[in-house]
Amino acid sequence: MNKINRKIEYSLIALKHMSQKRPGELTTVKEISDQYQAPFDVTAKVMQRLTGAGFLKAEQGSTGGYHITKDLTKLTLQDLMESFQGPTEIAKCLHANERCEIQSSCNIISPIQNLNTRLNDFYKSVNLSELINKGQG
Amino acid sequence: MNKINRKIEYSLIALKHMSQKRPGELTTVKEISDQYQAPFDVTAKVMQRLTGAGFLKAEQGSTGGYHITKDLTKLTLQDLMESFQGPTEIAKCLHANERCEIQSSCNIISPIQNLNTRLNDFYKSVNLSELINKGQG
DNA sequence: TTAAATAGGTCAAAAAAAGTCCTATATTTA
DNA sequence: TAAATATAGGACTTTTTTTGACCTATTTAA
Repeated sequence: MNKINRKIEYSLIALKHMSQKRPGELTTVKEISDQYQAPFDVTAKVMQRLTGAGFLKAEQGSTGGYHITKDLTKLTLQDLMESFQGPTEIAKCLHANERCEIQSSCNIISPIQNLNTRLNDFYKSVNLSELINKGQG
Repeated sequence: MNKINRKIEYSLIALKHMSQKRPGELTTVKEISDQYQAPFDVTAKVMQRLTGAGFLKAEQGSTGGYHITKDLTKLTLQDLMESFQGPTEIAKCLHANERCEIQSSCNIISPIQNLNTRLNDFYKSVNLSELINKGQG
Protein backbone atom coordinates (compact mmCIF):
# COMPACT_ATOMS: atom_id res chain seq x y z
CA MET A 1 0.00 0.00 0.00
CA ASN A 2 0.94 3.63 -0.47
CA LYS A 3 3.13 2.64 -3.36
CA ILE A 4 3.31 4.93 -6.34
CA ASN A 5 2.67 2.87 -9.41
CA ARG A 6 5.08 2.15 -12.21
CA LYS A 7 3.30 4.38 -14.70
CA ILE A 8 3.79 7.39 -12.48
CA GLU A 9 7.42 6.43 -11.98
CA TYR A 10 8.05 6.02 -15.68
CA SER A 11 6.28 9.32 -16.26
CA LEU A 12 8.60 11.10 -13.86
CA ILE A 13 11.63 9.44 -15.38
CA ALA A 14 10.54 10.45 -18.86
CA LEU A 15 9.57 13.97 -17.88
CA LYS A 16 12.86 14.50 -16.11
CA HIS A 17 14.78 13.11 -19.06
CA MET A 18 12.92 15.31 -21.50
CA SER A 19 13.12 18.40 -19.33
CA GLN A 20 16.89 18.18 -19.56
CA LYS A 21 16.85 18.50 -23.32
CA ARG A 22 16.82 21.64 -25.40
CA PRO A 23 13.36 23.03 -26.10
CA GLY A 24 11.71 21.12 -28.93
CA GLU A 25 14.36 18.42 -29.08
CA LEU A 26 12.68 15.06 -29.52
CA THR A 27 12.87 11.99 -27.30
CA THR A 28 11.89 8.51 -28.43
CA VAL A 29 10.41 5.71 -26.39
CA LYS A 30 13.38 3.55 -27.29
CA GLU A 31 15.75 6.14 -25.96
CA ILE A 32 14.05 6.12 -22.58
CA SER A 33 13.43 2.41 -22.35
CA ASP A 34 17.07 1.75 -23.22
CA GLN A 35 18.60 4.34 -20.96
CA TYR A 36 16.49 3.57 -17.91
CA GLN A 37 15.83 -0.12 -18.51
CA ALA A 38 12.11 0.46 -18.58
CA PRO A 39 9.92 -1.97 -20.58
CA PHE A 40 9.36 -0.58 -24.04
CA ASP A 41 5.64 -1.23 -24.32
CA VAL A 42 4.79 0.14 -20.93
CA THR A 43 6.89 3.21 -21.53
CA ALA A 44 5.22 3.68 -24.90
CA LYS A 45 1.78 3.60 -23.32
CA VAL A 46 2.89 6.06 -20.68
CA MET A 47 4.14 8.48 -23.31
CA GLN A 48 0.91 8.12 -25.23
CA ARG A 49 -1.02 8.89 -22.09
CA LEU A 50 1.09 11.91 -21.30
CA THR A 51 0.47 13.04 -24.85
CA GLY A 52 -3.26 12.58 -24.52
CA ALA A 53 -3.19 14.58 -21.32
CA GLY A 54 -1.43 17.41 -23.12
CA PHE A 55 1.88 17.15 -21.30
CA LEU A 56 3.69 16.11 -24.47
CA LYS A 57 3.36 16.46 -28.18
CA ALA A 58 4.12 13.52 -30.45
CA GLU A 59 5.83 13.80 -33.81
CA GLN A 60 5.07 10.96 -36.18
CA GLY A 61 7.29 9.10 -38.61
CA SER A 62 10.76 7.67 -38.56
CA THR A 63 12.41 10.74 -37.11
CA GLY A 64 9.56 11.31 -34.70
CA GLY A 65 9.42 11.38 -30.96
CA TYR A 66 8.04 13.40 -28.09
CA HIS A 67 8.66 16.75 -26.58
CA ILE A 68 7.26 18.55 -23.56
CA THR A 69 4.66 21.16 -24.36
CA LYS A 70 3.52 22.16 -20.91
CA ASP A 71 5.42 24.17 -18.35
CA LEU A 72 6.30 21.74 -15.59
CA THR A 73 6.44 24.57 -13.08
CA LYS A 74 2.71 24.91 -13.59
CA LEU A 75 1.91 21.24 -13.15
CA THR A 76 1.42 19.26 -10.00
CA LEU A 77 1.59 15.64 -8.98
CA GLN A 78 -2.17 15.81 -8.84
CA ASP A 79 -2.29 16.68 -12.55
CA LEU A 80 -0.04 13.75 -13.37
CA MET A 81 -1.99 11.26 -11.30
CA GLU A 82 -5.28 12.46 -12.60
CA SER A 83 -4.14 11.96 -16.17
CA PHE A 84 -3.71 8.25 -15.46
CA GLN A 85 -6.49 7.41 -13.09
CA GLY A 86 -8.91 10.26 -12.89
CA PRO A 87 -9.72 11.87 -9.57
CA THR A 88 -8.02 10.45 -6.52
CA GLU A 89 -10.46 8.29 -4.61
CA ILE A 90 -9.08 6.62 -1.55
CA ALA A 91 -12.11 4.38 -1.10
CA LYS A 92 -14.85 2.84 -3.21
CA CYS A 93 -17.58 4.87 -1.57
CA LEU A 94 -16.20 8.01 -3.20
CA HIS A 95 -16.53 6.61 -6.69
CA ALA A 96 -19.76 7.08 -8.58
CA ASN A 97 -19.72 3.70 -10.30
CA GLU A 98 -18.37 1.55 -7.53
CA ARG A 99 -20.33 0.29 -4.59
CA CYS A 100 -18.92 -0.52 -1.19
CA GLU A 101 -20.66 -3.47 0.42
CA ILE A 102 -20.65 -1.95 3.87
CA GLN A 103 -21.63 1.54 2.85
CA SER A 104 -25.13 1.39 4.30
CA SER A 105 -23.82 0.85 7.81
CA CYS A 106 -20.50 2.64 7.50
CA ASN A 107 -19.58 5.15 10.17
CA ILE A 108 -16.57 6.72 8.51
CA ILE A 109 -17.86 8.09 5.23
CA SER A 110 -17.38 11.72 6.24
CA PRO A 111 -13.88 11.07 7.55
CA ILE A 112 -13.00 9.28 4.34
CA GLN A 113 -14.29 12.17 2.26
CA ASN A 114 -12.35 14.59 4.39
CA LEU A 115 -9.16 12.59 4.12
CA ASN A 116 -9.60 12.27 0.38
CA THR A 117 -9.81 16.02 0.00
CA ARG A 118 -6.75 16.54 2.12
CA LEU A 119 -4.73 13.96 0.23
CA ASN A 120 -5.74 15.60 -3.01
CA ASP A 121 -4.66 18.96 -1.66
CA PHE A 122 -1.35 17.40 -0.80
CA TYR A 123 -0.88 16.13 -4.34
CA LYS A 124 -1.73 19.58 -5.62
CA SER A 125 0.97 21.01 -3.40
CA VAL A 126 3.65 18.94 -5.09
CA ASN A 127 4.97 20.89 -8.05
CA LEU A 128 6.26 18.65 -10.82
CA SER A 129 9.20 20.80 -11.75
CA GLU A 130 10.33 21.07 -8.14
CA LEU A 131 9.80 17.39 -7.56
CA ILE A 132 11.78 16.32 -10.59
CA ASN A 133 14.70 18.56 -9.74
CA LYS A 134 15.03 17.57 -6.10
CA GLY A 135 18.53 16.37 -5.33
CA GLN A 136 20.84 15.18 -8.06
CA GLY A 137 18.69 12.10 -8.74
CA MET B 1 -3.79 3.16 -6.71
CA ASN B 2 -4.04 5.66 -3.88
CA LYS B 3 -6.65 3.51 -2.26
CA ILE B 4 -6.58 3.13 1.48
CA ASN B 5 -6.69 -0.53 2.27
CA ARG B 6 -9.43 -2.37 4.03
CA LYS B 7 -7.45 -2.89 7.20
CA ILE B 8 -7.05 0.83 7.67
CA GLU B 9 -10.74 1.31 6.96
CA TYR B 10 -11.80 -1.34 9.46
CA SER B 11 -9.39 0.20 11.96
CA LEU B 12 -11.01 3.60 11.61
CA ILE B 13 -14.47 2.07 11.86
CA ALA B 14 -13.50 0.19 15.00
CA LEU B 15 -11.69 3.11 16.57
CA LYS B 16 -14.60 5.41 15.94
CA HIS B 17 -17.04 2.89 17.32
CA MET B 18 -14.96 2.36 20.43
CA SER B 19 -14.28 6.04 20.96
CA GLN B 20 -18.00 6.58 21.31
CA LYS B 21 -18.24 4.25 24.27
CA ARG B 22 -17.71 5.04 27.91
CA PRO B 23 -14.11 4.74 29.07
CA GLY B 24 -13.20 1.12 29.71
CA GLU B 25 -16.36 -0.28 28.19
CA LEU B 26 -15.50 -3.30 26.09
CA THR B 27 -16.19 -3.91 22.42
CA THR B 28 -16.11 -7.35 20.80
CA VAL B 29 -15.11 -8.26 17.29
CA LYS B 30 -18.56 -9.72 16.74
CA GLU B 31 -20.15 -6.45 17.73
CA ILE B 32 -18.20 -4.58 15.08
CA SER B 33 -18.42 -7.18 12.36
CA ASP B 34 -22.17 -7.39 12.86
CA GLN B 35 -22.88 -3.70 13.10
CA TYR B 36 -20.71 -2.66 10.18
CA GLN B 37 -20.96 -5.81 8.07
CA ALA B 38 -17.23 -6.29 8.18
CA PRO B 39 -15.84 -9.82 7.79
CA PHE B 40 -15.30 -11.31 11.23
CA ASP B 41 -11.85 -12.81 10.68
CA VAL B 42 -10.42 -9.77 9.03
CA THR B 43 -11.82 -7.53 11.71
CA ALA B 44 -10.39 -9.83 14.37
CA LYS B 45 -6.93 -9.61 12.83
CA VAL B 46 -7.21 -5.86 12.68
CA MET B 47 -8.13 -5.65 16.36
CA GLN B 48 -5.23 -7.92 17.22
CA ARG B 49 -2.92 -5.72 15.29
CA LEU B 50 -4.21 -2.57 16.94
CA THR B 51 -3.69 -4.32 20.25
CA GLY B 52 -0.14 -5.26 19.38
CA ALA B 53 0.54 -1.68 18.39
CA GLY B 54 -0.71 -0.50 21.77
CA PHE B 55 -3.81 1.28 20.55
CA LEU B 56 -6.08 -1.17 22.33
CA LYS B 57 -6.03 -3.53 25.24
CA ALA B 58 -7.64 -6.95 24.97
CA GLU B 59 -9.55 -8.64 27.76
CA GLN B 60 -9.68 -12.42 27.47
CA GLY B 61 -12.48 -14.84 28.16
CA SER B 62 -16.17 -15.03 27.50
CA THR B 63 -16.92 -11.52 28.69
CA GLY B 64 -13.81 -10.13 27.06
CA GLY B 65 -13.32 -7.59 24.35
CA TYR B 66 -11.25 -4.55 23.53
CA HIS B 67 -10.99 -1.02 24.74
CA ILE B 68 -8.93 1.95 23.64
CA THR B 69 -5.88 2.66 25.77
CA LYS B 70 -4.25 5.44 23.84
CA ASP B 71 -5.40 9.01 23.47
CA LEU B 72 -6.56 9.37 19.88
CA THR B 73 -5.83 13.09 19.97
CA LYS B 74 -2.17 12.14 20.24
CA LEU B 75 -2.18 9.68 17.38
CA THR B 76 -1.87 10.31 13.69
CA LEU B 77 -2.74 8.50 10.51
CA GLN B 78 0.94 7.86 10.18
CA ASP B 79 0.93 5.93 13.46
CA LEU B 80 -1.99 3.84 12.28
CA MET B 81 -0.47 3.05 8.90
CA GLU B 82 2.88 2.27 10.37
CA SER B 83 1.33 -0.25 12.74
CA PHE B 84 0.15 -2.26 9.75
CA GLN B 85 2.85 -1.85 7.19
CA GLY B 86 5.87 -0.29 8.78
CA PRO B 87 7.32 2.89 7.36
CA THR B 88 5.62 4.35 4.31
CA GLU B 89 7.68 3.56 1.25
CA ILE B 90 6.24 4.75 -2.02
CA ALA B 91 8.72 2.80 -4.12
CA LYS B 92 10.85 -0.30 -3.88
CA CYS B 93 14.10 1.63 -3.94
CA LEU B 94 13.32 3.03 -0.49
CA HIS B 95 13.00 -0.37 1.08
CA ALA B 96 16.07 -2.07 2.50
CA ASN B 97 15.09 -5.59 1.48
CA GLU B 98 13.56 -4.92 -1.88
CA ARG B 99 15.45 -4.27 -5.06
CA CYS B 100 14.22 -2.21 -7.98
CA GLU B 101 15.37 -3.59 -11.31
CA ILE B 102 16.02 -0.19 -12.81
CA GLN B 103 17.68 1.36 -9.81
CA SER B 104 21.17 1.46 -11.28
CA SER B 105 20.07 3.73 -14.09
CA CYS B 106 17.22 5.53 -12.36
CA ASN B 107 17.13 9.32 -12.53
CA ILE B 108 14.42 9.96 -9.97
CA ILE B 109 15.69 8.40 -6.76
CA SER B 110 16.12 11.73 -5.01
CA PRO B 111 12.70 12.96 -6.09
CA ILE B 112 11.16 9.73 -4.87
CA GLN B 113 12.87 10.06 -1.52
CA ASN B 114 11.72 13.63 -1.26
CA LEU B 115 8.16 12.75 -2.11
CA ASN B 116 8.18 9.91 0.36
CA THR B 117 9.19 12.25 3.16
CA ARG B 118 6.53 14.73 2.23
CA LEU B 119 3.82 12.10 2.06
CA ASN B 120 4.88 10.84 5.45
CA ASP B 121 4.72 14.35 6.81
CA PHE B 122 1.23 14.59 5.44
CA TYR B 123 0.16 11.41 7.22
CA LYS B 124 1.66 12.77 10.41
CA SER B 125 -0.43 15.89 10.00
CA VAL B 126 -3.66 13.91 10.07
CA ASN B 127 -4.77 13.57 13.67
CA LEU B 128 -6.78 10.42 14.29
CA SER B 129 -9.24 11.97 16.68
CA GLU B 130 -9.94 14.85 14.33
CA LEU B 131 -10.20 12.54 11.37
CA ILE B 132 -12.64 10.19 13.03
CA ASN B 133 -14.89 12.98 14.18
CA LYS B 134 -15.09 14.83 10.89
CA GLY B 135 -18.68 15.32 9.84
CA GLN B 136 -21.43 13.14 11.22
CA GLY B 137 -19.99 9.92 9.79
C1' DT C 1 10.21 0.48 -50.46
C1' DT C 2 12.22 0.03 -46.17
C1' DA C 3 13.24 1.41 -41.60
C1' DA C 4 11.96 3.46 -37.48
C1' DA C 5 8.87 6.05 -35.14
C1' DT C 6 4.01 6.60 -32.67
C1' DA C 7 -0.97 4.45 -31.67
C1' DG C 8 -3.43 1.33 -29.43
C1' DG C 9 -6.07 -3.20 -28.56
C1' DT C 10 -5.80 -7.68 -26.23
C1' DC C 11 -4.04 -10.93 -23.32
C1' DA C 12 -1.03 -13.22 -19.69
C1' DA C 13 1.72 -13.26 -15.68
C1' DA C 14 2.85 -11.63 -11.27
C1' DA C 15 1.98 -9.38 -7.11
C1' DA C 16 -0.89 -7.57 -3.65
C1' DA C 17 -5.10 -7.37 -1.14
C1' DA C 18 -8.96 -9.44 0.89
C1' DG C 19 -11.23 -12.99 2.82
C1' DT C 20 -11.94 -17.98 4.65
C1' DC C 21 -10.90 -21.98 7.35
C1' DC C 22 -9.20 -24.04 11.20
C1' DT C 23 -7.34 -24.74 15.81
C1' DA C 24 -5.75 -23.11 20.31
C1' DT C 25 -6.29 -20.65 24.58
C1' DA C 26 -8.68 -17.85 28.18
C1' DT C 27 -12.48 -16.99 31.20
C1' DT C 28 -17.20 -16.62 32.73
C1' DT C 29 -21.26 -18.92 33.93
C1' DA C 30 -24.70 -22.47 34.36
C1' DT D 1 -16.77 -29.36 35.31
C1' DA D 2 -18.67 -28.52 30.91
C1' DA D 3 -20.41 -25.29 27.71
C1' DA D 4 -20.45 -20.92 25.70
C1' DT D 5 -18.09 -17.04 24.03
C1' DA D 6 -14.28 -14.27 23.82
C1' DT D 7 -9.27 -13.33 21.87
C1' DA D 8 -4.81 -15.27 19.19
C1' DG D 9 -2.99 -16.52 15.22
C1' DG D 10 -1.31 -19.82 11.35
C1' DA D 11 -2.28 -21.42 6.68
C1' DC D 12 -4.60 -21.16 2.71
C1' DT D 13 -7.68 -19.55 -1.26
C1' DT D 14 -9.85 -16.21 -3.94
C1' DT D 15 -10.14 -11.89 -5.99
C1' DT D 16 -8.38 -7.74 -7.64
C1' DT D 17 -4.84 -4.89 -9.22
C1' DT D 18 -0.64 -4.11 -11.37
C1' DT D 19 2.72 -4.96 -14.63
C1' DG D 20 4.39 -6.45 -18.71
C1' DA D 21 4.21 -8.94 -23.33
C1' DC D 22 2.35 -9.64 -27.94
C1' DC D 23 0.54 -8.08 -32.06
C1' DT D 24 -1.00 -5.07 -35.79
C1' DA D 25 -1.74 -0.51 -37.90
C1' DT D 26 -0.27 4.02 -39.32
C1' DT D 27 3.02 7.77 -40.26
C1' DT D 28 7.04 9.70 -42.44
C1' DA D 29 12.02 10.29 -43.62
C1' DA D 30 15.55 8.43 -46.33
